[in-house]
Amino acid sequence: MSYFIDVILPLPLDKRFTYSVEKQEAEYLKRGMRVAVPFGKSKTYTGVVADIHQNPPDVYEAKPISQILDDNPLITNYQLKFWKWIADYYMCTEGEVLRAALPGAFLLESENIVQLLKKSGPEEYELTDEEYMVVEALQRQSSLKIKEVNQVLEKKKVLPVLNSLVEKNIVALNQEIYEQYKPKKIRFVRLSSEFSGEAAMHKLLDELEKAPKQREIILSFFSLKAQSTKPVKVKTLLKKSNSSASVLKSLLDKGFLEEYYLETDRMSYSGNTAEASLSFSDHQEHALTEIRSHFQKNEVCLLHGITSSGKTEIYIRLIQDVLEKGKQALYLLPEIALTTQLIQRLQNYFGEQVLIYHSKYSMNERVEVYRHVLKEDKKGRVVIGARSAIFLPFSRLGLIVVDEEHEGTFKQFDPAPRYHARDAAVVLANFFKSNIILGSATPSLESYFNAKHNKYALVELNRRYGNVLLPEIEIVDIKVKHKKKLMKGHFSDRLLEEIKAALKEEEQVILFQNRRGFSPILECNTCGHSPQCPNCDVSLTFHHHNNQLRCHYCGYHIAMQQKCMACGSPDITTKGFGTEQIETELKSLFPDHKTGRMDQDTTRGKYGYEKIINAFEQQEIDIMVGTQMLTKGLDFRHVSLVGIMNADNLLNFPDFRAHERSFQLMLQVAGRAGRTKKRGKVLIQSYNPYHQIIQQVSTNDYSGMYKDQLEERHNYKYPPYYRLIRFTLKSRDFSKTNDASEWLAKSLGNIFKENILGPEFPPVARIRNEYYKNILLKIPQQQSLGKTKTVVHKIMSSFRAIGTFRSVKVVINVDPV
DNA sequence: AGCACGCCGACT
DNA sequence: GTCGGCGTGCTC
Repeated sequence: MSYFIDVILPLPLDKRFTYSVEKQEAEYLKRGMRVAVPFGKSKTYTGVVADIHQNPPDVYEAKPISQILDDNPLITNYQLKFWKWIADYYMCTEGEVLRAALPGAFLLESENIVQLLKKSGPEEYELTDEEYMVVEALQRQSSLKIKEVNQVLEKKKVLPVLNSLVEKNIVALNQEIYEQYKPKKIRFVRLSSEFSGEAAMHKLLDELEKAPKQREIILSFFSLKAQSTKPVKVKTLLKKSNSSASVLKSLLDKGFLEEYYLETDRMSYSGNTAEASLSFSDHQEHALTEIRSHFQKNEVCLLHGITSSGKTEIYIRLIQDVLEKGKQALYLLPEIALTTQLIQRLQNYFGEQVLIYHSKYSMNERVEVYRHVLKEDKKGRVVIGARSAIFLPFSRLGLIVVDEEHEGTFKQFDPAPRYHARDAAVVLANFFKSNIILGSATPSLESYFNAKHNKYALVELNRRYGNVLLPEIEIVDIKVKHKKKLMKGHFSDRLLEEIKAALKEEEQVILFQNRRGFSPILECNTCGHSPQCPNCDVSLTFHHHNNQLRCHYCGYHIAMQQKCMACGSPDITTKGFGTEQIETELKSLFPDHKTGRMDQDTTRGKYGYEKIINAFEQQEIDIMVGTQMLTKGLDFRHVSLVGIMNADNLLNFPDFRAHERSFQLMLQVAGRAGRTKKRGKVLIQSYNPYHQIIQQVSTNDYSGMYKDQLEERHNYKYPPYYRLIRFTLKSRDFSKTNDASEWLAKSLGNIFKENILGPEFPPVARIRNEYYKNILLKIPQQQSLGKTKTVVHKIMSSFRAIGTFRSVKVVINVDPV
């Protein structure tokens, strides 16, 4: 009887692949273990065992696997089930999910290496010049990588040469597999066993009489030993004894001390756990009771709590609940890098049980978190993570918290799987029968709709903690201000007055400027020309700090022009405004105060955010200018004024969610003002002060916004009434993109009729020299999702069968945001 | 995706 | 005459 396994490979191929295994291997293997398998002519991939069976494939001969890589399953059955769900729902392959779900270090890489079979020189064979060169190189170096052969032969195509050498039985091609994860090791020292007794110890010290430095180290070692039973780190020992590594080395050489290594965690929390009790208001207590009772009934809970209403404390209590039951908790955040404050708070409560997981962490760090969660260690009972944390190998998940539930960044855009972590988390919670709470001050229409239609339970928290008043919101009509010449640059007289007042009270100011589409571009006053990116259909934006013109899409940049590139006129100006320009204006308006800027340019690097946030917290910065980043869960005590520089560019975004987003964004920014006793102030500058959304923001009218927007969504057939699938076609050939999208839209239209929109060019129709076109499929509520996707798959396979369309890439995005 | 195979243009 | 362009098809 022969044995087979079905393997998921980390490739965008819509199949599992069947390999043959030996009986013993079949008995040893379990679902979720990794195997290294040969794939194609010359590569080895890491795959995951999805099934073990005895059904030989009938149209091909299964290859044997190369290697088993795990002793125990690395992927749980829950995960395999979850991957399948993601792949089906978001219309991608299991392989793509696998890629996203496992830290890269688990996917070993193989590279073909060339080795000589016998120890013989090139002169012993009849060889071509190229073969001779390879064999000669192998004499010097026992093995060569393909890339190195490329260098030896100074050309790209080396496989024919190598194949002929393999045929002549001179060399062999082998794969070398690298385990990329390296545990971090720490160096410790201990006393050699011969010196363990009291007498031996004195003898040792006597022997070192003439080596005071070395003696010092030994004495320090004893004193460290006396303080605690923990092993002694080399680093601490050297610090304590104030000696150098060379002195220690002589002790090691003499055999008095021995060194040894222990593996350690890259992330260890060393702060102390403040078991401080949470102070809770009646409203919070009430909300908590409500949530718990919904949880009893296994309902998804939406917590609608205005800013500073104390949602975090509620989450902490809920996490405590599940920890007491010995279960795991997952806390999802839209962007982890921005939330050091929250992480600190959770660590203060749960200490080293808290682990953090997101893509900015190094591969090795992520491997460690993954392993802790898999082993159900105490560390990692509480995981704070960005969207990819839903893929961790939980086994006893008791609670998922999705904080800032409305954030679009929960949706992965590129590459596939294009999943929404909030929605996927609801499914995941359902697998585990675990509780899940979605929280936001400004819930997404979808979630609120679900709550209003009894799909989710709704808990409202509309009192700020300590009854701090909501900030006072004032709208400034900058059209009028312009007419009356009351604008200084982008600042109205009202905004300037308020900034002055706040600074006088030694309070801080936040100015919000949405960057998207409003970075300064160069424009010629004579002919109106503005420099364009050669690769994308966008204007280049001006960056002051390095005097460059840059493309936001492809990174193309040129030096700032002194004359118009079209007509040669030197009369050119910058139009539009970004954070950089606001900051420049601020500096001249308030030369005596420190200004800071927070955007993608200033927050590069792992600790970029933290540096700026800390500086602001320590009041080293008086006025902070920033983009969306400022809105994310930051709690600054001394901010009394928030200015929104221009509300209109948010509202005019060409997207059906633009209004909802603007509302959320403005309220979130407004929430940064006055988080302590004093009432904060928010100034919104707009050309369109009577815009419905701006009015609703000023009165904090979520339900008004919800009602209006819902009506629009209903009228124009958008979510939550309709589901969407967006097809994006792209290729380097303009007419091919057009033809292909016409064909696809027509085929889809044959089935889905008026529920197909497009094809249409997106706002930026060319990026990196690829032309883009979109088609939108709207799915009414009563239409079956499964059937719809089957039809889509069918149409896509006919599409791909058309030769001329093969160079057109199609990206399918389910529930685009 | 990656890679080989295969068929056409520009160079030693 | 070869190298290398990318269209096509396949991978257990």
